[in-house]
Amino acid sequence: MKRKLSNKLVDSTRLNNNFFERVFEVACKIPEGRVTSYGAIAKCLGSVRSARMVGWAMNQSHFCKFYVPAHRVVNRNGLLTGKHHFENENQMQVQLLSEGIEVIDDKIINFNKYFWDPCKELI
DNA sequence: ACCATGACGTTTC
DNA sequence: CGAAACGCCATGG
Repeated sequence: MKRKLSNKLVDSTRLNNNFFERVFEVACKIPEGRVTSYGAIAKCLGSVRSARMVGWAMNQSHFCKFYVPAHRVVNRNGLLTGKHHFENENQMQVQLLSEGIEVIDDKIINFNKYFWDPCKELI
């Protein structure tokens, strides 16, 4: 993400900074072996309809100072739609598998069982 | 400044 | 019940 904000973007900055940082913050709190969805995070942050931005935030999460477990965030169907954005396509699946999550055909089996709702469980 | 494009999700048809 | 439309909003051309 462009931390350096041009004068014009001040408007979107307000939301941008807060939103992105909070997304990272929440994502970091996802327990090992659990997963959540973009929409759930967006909902948790108050902007229910900004799931897309959560995805965008994840896209930029590689530039974040601290580590963000982006592989634990999938779409609402438990599909690993973001795997192409990792260095290695298999990395996402491999990491999930190593945490005990079953993944077949880029899809998480028993998604509900592993689902972690930020709102409910984050307090 | 306008248009297209997303790691999405809900609603409508 | 599947497909399409639409809302969202940062970014790049």
